[in-house]
Amino acid sequence: MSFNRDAVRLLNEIASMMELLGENPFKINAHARAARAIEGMSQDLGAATGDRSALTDIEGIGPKIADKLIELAETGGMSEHAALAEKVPAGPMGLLNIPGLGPKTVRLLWQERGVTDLAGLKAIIEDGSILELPRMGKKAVEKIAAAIKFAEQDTGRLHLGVAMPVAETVVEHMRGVKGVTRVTFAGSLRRGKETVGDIDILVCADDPVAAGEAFRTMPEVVAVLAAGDTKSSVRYGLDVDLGRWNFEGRSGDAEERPSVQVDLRVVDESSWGAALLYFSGSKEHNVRLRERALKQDLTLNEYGLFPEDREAEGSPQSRGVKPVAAATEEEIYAKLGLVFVPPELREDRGELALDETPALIEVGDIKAELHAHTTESDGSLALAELVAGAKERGFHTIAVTDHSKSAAVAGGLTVKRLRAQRGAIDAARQETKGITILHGSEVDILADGELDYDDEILAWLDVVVASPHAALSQDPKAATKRLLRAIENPHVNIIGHPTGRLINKRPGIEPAMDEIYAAAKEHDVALEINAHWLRLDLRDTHVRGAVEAECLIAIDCDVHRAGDFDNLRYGVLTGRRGWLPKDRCINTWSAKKLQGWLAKKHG
DNA sequence: GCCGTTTTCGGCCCGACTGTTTTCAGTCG
Repeated sequence: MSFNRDAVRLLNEIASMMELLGENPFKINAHARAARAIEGMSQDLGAATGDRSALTDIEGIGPKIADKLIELAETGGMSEHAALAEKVPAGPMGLLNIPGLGPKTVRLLWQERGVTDLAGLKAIIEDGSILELPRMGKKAVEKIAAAIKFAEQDTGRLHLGVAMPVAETVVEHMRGVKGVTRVTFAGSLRRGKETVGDIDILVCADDPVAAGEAFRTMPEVVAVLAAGDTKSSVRYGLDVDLGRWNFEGRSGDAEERPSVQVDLRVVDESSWGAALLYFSGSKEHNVRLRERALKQDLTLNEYGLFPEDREAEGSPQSRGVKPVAAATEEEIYAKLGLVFVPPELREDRGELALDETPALIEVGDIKAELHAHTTESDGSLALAELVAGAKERGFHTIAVTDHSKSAAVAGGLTVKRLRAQRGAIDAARQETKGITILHGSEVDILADGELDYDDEILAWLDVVVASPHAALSQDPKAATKRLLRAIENPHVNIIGHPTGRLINKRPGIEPAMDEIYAAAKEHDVALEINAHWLRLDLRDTHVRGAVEAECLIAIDCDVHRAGDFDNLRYGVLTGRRGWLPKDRCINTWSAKKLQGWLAKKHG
């Protein structure tokens, strides 16, 4: 998939460089849109560059960009990118990442004052010469200075599992505010994206001004960025617990505390659906909806779906025009002649072509946890505690899968200890009724694809989760061979966190996923969505590819601590983003069906 | 640069907020 990644990067950079050069915005957008189209694809586009029409068949890719992709495949680069890079230094491009600095401002700084990097920008703020530029007043400069400070903290996009509890806390807070009748979170969080840039909160309130005030004075607010009548933005201080990956080393200093932007919009009850639709995004999905509306002589905004009147001045809601639909998302989709699209699918990846709303997996469908650790390896739960936790959640099956012997730092079990563990599990089976306890292992897939126990042991276990842990920077060919060999082992049931990536921390291996999907289907192996919010591996686009390739999927919490069971929803969201139906996920099967499936590989 | 059950040329989504402005440009989502 490295071709896709390179193509996305180059096209996005072309778009940014054109922006700084002040070129046609539509041309810029076309490149950015093509990049997004490729980003959402589950298959490797490099293989399609031999067939130009296959490229231009992709929506958003026309003849010119197709040629650039072919050039990339043949030469490893794009000449247009190189030509632009001659004109635009890397420095100003980096400045675009600072919130509040857009292309116009960066261009001004660069062309008028020769500012090409953060240091140069700080220097002209320091000596006050930035104030000589047009539209640069004291306040504007203060905002830029604050934005630089934030950029230097580099909190980046926030993990889903960090943002969700914050959003729920804010929603709870707003629910308690007098006059507030409805509250929810929207944005990429509602769509279940693996990381979010900010948190969007939507409320209905009898007194919008008071609601805004209550929002901006929450105790966790460290800065107020905007305070309008219907819209407020704040930075909200975070207490991040990264659990067993707590290598951030952040101190508790309140000033330097990591924070996230939270936006509040106050809307009228009558336009709730339009606002929810609008603020849930994605931006690309919304653009598609508006284009579709225009074709039907309608216009869509956050207040509703209105009859279009090209002659009239001003927005329809300000003229008192009655909307065709506004109160619910469902009626807006219906009036546009579309089926309801679940939020997780709203990414402009073909969801508007659906002719019925797909039945996607839900948290309540999950009946088994098939990947869990105890104090025998690196878990913090004793066997009895793990079993109790699974039972509490209404699961019919819990699999104990401690690490295998090569995972030394994680307390991996020698064969001797693994055999001894069976005794403890048998005892637990005697003591606990109402749940099936499986004895399995999370077996290391070694760098060459060999498994960490021999076949006799693997066959003796009830379930085998095979996962890559070390050698995660090996090249894609070796990584592909490695996973294929594990999939072909006759006793492997699940490939755990197949790429080993940690979101925003390390990329993991990049095997040829199409080959992995095909082999997994052939050998009746499920590919795991590891539900921990730092992993979410398979990622959403991989799930989509695996579902299309008719693979089985497992959603597991990879339980190490009691709270890890609660990560299940993030795994399910990721599955939904991959268009995963319930019956393709082995964790939703009945105990009987699941046991029958496992027994095929474990005599 | 892409796209087309009105179009192969002429369009390309819409509104809030801010700051610097005397009516609007820039940014964001």
